[in-house]
Amino acid sequence: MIKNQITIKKIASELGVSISTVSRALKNNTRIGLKTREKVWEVAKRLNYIPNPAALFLQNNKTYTIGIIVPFLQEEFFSQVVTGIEDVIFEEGFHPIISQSRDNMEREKKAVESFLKMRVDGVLVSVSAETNTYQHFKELEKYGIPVVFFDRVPRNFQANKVKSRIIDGALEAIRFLSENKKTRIGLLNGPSNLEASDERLNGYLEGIKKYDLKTSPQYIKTTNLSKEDTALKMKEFLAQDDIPEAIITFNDYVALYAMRACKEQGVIPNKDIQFVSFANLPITGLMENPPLASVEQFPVLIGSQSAKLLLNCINDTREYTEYQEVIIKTELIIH
Amino acid sequence: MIKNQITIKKIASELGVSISTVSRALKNNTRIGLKTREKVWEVAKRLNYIPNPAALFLQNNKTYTIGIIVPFLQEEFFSQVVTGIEDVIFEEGFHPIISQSRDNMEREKKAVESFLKMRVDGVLVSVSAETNTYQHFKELEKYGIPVVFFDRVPRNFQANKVKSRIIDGALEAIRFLSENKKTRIGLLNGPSNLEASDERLNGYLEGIKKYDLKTSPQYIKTTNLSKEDTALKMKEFLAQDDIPEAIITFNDYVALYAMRACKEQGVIPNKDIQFVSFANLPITGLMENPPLASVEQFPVLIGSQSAKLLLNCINDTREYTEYQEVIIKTELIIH
DNA sequence: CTGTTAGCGCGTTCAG
DNA sequence: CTGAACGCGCTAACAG
Repeated sequence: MIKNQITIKKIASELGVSISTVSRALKNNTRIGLKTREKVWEVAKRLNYIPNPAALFLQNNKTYTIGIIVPFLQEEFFSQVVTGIEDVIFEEGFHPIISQSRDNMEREKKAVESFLKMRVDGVLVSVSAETNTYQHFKELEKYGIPVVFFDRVPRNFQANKVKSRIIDGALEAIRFLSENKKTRIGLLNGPSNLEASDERLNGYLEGIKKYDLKTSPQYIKTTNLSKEDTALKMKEFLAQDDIPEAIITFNDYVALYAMRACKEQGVIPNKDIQFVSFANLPITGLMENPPLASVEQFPVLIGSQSAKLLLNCINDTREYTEYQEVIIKTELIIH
Repeated sequence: MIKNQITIKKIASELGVSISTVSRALKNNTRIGLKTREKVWEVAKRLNYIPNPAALFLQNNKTYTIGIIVPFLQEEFFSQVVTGIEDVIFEEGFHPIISQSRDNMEREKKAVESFLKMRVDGVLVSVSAETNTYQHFKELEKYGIPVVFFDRVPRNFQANKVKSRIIDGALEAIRFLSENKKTRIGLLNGPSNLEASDERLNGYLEGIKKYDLKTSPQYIKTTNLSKEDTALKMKEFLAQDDIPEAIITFNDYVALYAMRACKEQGVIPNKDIQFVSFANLPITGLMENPPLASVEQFPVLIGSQSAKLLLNCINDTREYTEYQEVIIKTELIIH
């Protein structure tokens, strides 16, 4: 376990040349004679020279690290987004540092703090279901660290955002259910601090109008996305006098939790009540009885687009830039 | 977006003291007068001073980053291991850098290379299903970077390893099936480069003997863990003259893929053929018809133990240390 | 074509 | 009790 730091200094002394000659030779600076360059390279290869990134960081003020915050890595949606991010930033020589907020704002703040200490070059974040203040992200910008929100983007907060064309998805979902002769369609939505919830609601309401259906406050509920709360809200649906024939859920997990709650009450999902959800996660493909349809959100694409936007911000040398908003297509997939 | 680097130099000039006074004051060095210390802290707070990690890296040769390689983040098993790792290293001020090999050795090598460039302080890895040479990991050790393998640990390769007590799990699985009056039990195992496959096989064979059952080469097959290969091998099982009544699979995913292949052939899983698997992933809890039982491997614990072992290696100043092996309990969970 | 020097931010001698 | 000076590894401006 001997840390044998190979530095350009060692290479220089090995060859009896100066440090800067080595430095330049390794950058293939044409000012250095070809023979010298070749000799330097030869020694560097032989000694397995790897430049010390810390020295570079110190000069450029760039760490080539990107902080990523997701609620749960365990949710396929987020791990797929991370895959998309990884693909893009790896190519550019950046490294991802991942933190899970576990839908807890305090953890999210701690992650931000640690990114600050780490001096990451940028941050990608899908906010926790709890997050209702955004001061911690403002803090990052104060230090010149750009932030891009994806999927779970905050409401009423100016920022770079990458999100799905949820409204279209919701419209498609309603069209599908309406063609299935369902008229009483409910919405089991996410928490109201998320723009994503707003848009599901707007799409839902637009769809109701467009396909000439009726709705009522009893048809619309929100969950904090936890298993427990989702089951609770589903049971509220079932306890009502006016039970929807179909329910559109915030995402596949909410659908699965709700469907399980149905079974517990002797209600058969997708027969007594039809479910359509968002996300179209691969695991649902391994299920016997997944939601009838789900709005594909192309998470890998969300990840890669977010990463590209962030890298643009990082490389942008202008002092002030407009916040960007990127919208990713959606597509209703019928199972 | 003005990068306003606050350094101890700025604090020093603000207060009209020297740089080293600030440096010492911030470390609460008692050699500095209490009043001075307080003033320094006050200014540091006000200016939101955060020490530049690069400067520290440069001196200590420590980046406080840990490289993690997993096959797929999307598999709940691995994302849970990552959670366990995160919990431990975060407390110690380390940051995780995650790479996915996607069961491809080339990608794994690239990840190692990038960790080398990054000068991570240690590496945690679950090898790809393809990996059959370990030179790239040796490389890390050459640079004094300790490596800990978890779950998918290599065979015939001396290293730090954290793995499950698979044999016990396999024995329990056989006991369970044997109590279910199954006598013809098959094994759909993982690739032979993994110790984990060996152990499943050994446990299986031990169980067969212990519970006085019979087996045959026709009862044992291996998959490279992909959906396609798994389906193929399952269909081979079904095409045989001697079809097992029950099958123990390498993990839950293999079970789910195999069960789907069964359905395609009109064979009803868990009725015509019973399935027992390893991992006991949470998603199976959302399934209608999961494997009948699964060996819980406590992935979060695997993660935290691996991280602890790695941190020990990192903090160990001795030049030569023995490789450690940690075994994590298992428990058959009946669904 | 190559060497010398300063400096990135910080901790740590060594002086005072 | 405090300051000046050096060095970590490297690049870049400045000399020759």
